[in-house]
Amino acid sequence: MLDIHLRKLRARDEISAPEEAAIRAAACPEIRLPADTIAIRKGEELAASTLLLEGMMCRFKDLRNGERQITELHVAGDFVDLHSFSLKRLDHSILTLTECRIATVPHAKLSAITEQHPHLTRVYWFQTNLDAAIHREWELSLGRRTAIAKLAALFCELRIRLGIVGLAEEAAYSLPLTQLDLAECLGLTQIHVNRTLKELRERKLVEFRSGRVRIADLAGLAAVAEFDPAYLYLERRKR
Amino acid sequence: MLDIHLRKLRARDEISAPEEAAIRAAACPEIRLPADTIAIRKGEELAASTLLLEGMMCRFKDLRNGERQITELHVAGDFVDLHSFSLKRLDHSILTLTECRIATVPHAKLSAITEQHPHLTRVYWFQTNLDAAIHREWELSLGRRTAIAKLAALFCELRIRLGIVGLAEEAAYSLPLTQLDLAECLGLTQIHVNRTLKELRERKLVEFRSGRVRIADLAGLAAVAEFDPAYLYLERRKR
DNA sequence: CGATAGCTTGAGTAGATTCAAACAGAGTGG
DNA sequence: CCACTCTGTTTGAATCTACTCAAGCTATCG
Repeated sequence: MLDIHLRKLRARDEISAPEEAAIRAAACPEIRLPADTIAIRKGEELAASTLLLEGMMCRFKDLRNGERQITELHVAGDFVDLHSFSLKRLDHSILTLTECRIATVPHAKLSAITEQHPHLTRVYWFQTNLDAAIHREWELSLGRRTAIAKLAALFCELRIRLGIVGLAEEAAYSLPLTQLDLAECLGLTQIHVNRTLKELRERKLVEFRSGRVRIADLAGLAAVAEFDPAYLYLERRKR
Repeated sequence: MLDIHLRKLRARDEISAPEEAAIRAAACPEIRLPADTIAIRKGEELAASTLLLEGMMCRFKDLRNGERQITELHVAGDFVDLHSFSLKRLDHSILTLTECRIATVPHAKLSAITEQHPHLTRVYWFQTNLDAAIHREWELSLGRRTAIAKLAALFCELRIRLGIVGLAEEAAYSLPLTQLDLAECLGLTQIHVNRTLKELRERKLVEFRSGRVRIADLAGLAAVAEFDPAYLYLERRKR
């Protein structure tokens, strides 16, 4: 059931039938993980990468006082640690935010894929570069955007990323995060996220309640965020 | 004169003589760029990647009000836009901070290298993943570190990155940036950087004046930063 | 020697935090 | 079924970190 991962790849690249077969053959059977579980611990040696098929996960780093910074959110279809294929161990941990369905892909099989399918190598290299591009946009948010723009930008990003894999409508999607999760993405406190969500609601831009985002004014939201989706590299790529 | 780039690669990987020859053969003659020049403009189609041989450059994104976020600093030896090989256009611009010496490497030649030297493909994929790891550490700084810890962490990071290519002593190195440049790296204002540098000086941790960093108390500085170099993946890698 | 870029310091302000308390909803056990 | 707990949300008040505005200083350069 890697369909959702293939959907993500095919949003930007052509994937041939033999390539699809190679990917499907490489994946181990699915596993379920409960919410709030550390799936991958910082520093441990890894011999497989993890594909997220359902649910949400995040990469995070933390400080000794317990403050946590989420560096990227992962949605269904994402390879949450494709970079571990190259890095062998991670500089951060990976946590489930909801109950998740995952499949692992042994690095040995990824090696074989990259040897036999040079185009897939480029596709996966691109995917890790896409993660880096998302990190950069988050650096812009964390360093320069105001609280309201941070939230607006995140809601815009997730609308597109979830839309790519068919998990968002035009102006609404399910987002099973707490206000604390959002705060840890945006470098804010939960309390300030709460107040800022209230402002977004009152300005009739977007509503976030009980795990659902309803965008009331998409253009207005994008304007507050100064959202430019170029960093998500949505155009289809030549083979 | 790609020696410094090879030094950077060899800090973590073995590069064979034929691989070295392939890299050297791929590079175009050197060019000089004056300080404060946009070397690569966001969004433009790129057909070559740029190697920084001397000087400092940065990747940055900005908002309409002119506020700028530097997302990564580049030192000599870095491929400043290796990711453009895969992305084709960048989501950010690249700026020289000092006068720079660069060499470009056409994407066509990088393609040939990746086809003929699978090990180099892994090396360069790793290098783009290293950039992403630096982005993540900066997200932690931007989102959660205090001003003094942000500066401390940056000084620790650069000490190591410059040291790898022989441009740092044990506790001092040249860093030709203004306080405004630092502010744009750290999500602060120049004025607050100034006050925070003063505090670092008074606490006898580090001194930054006239483009030079002198670390008075490395352990103390690393402690303030909670600096853990794991994200720089310094251990040597198996072939 | 004036112009300019960069650094330094002071005073007042603002955006976000901390601390505190109360409320809502879901799940649990007696 | 209701009391209880736990997690998550909401609001107020006081505080603080970092920002803005303003001004003066220093060094360099043509």
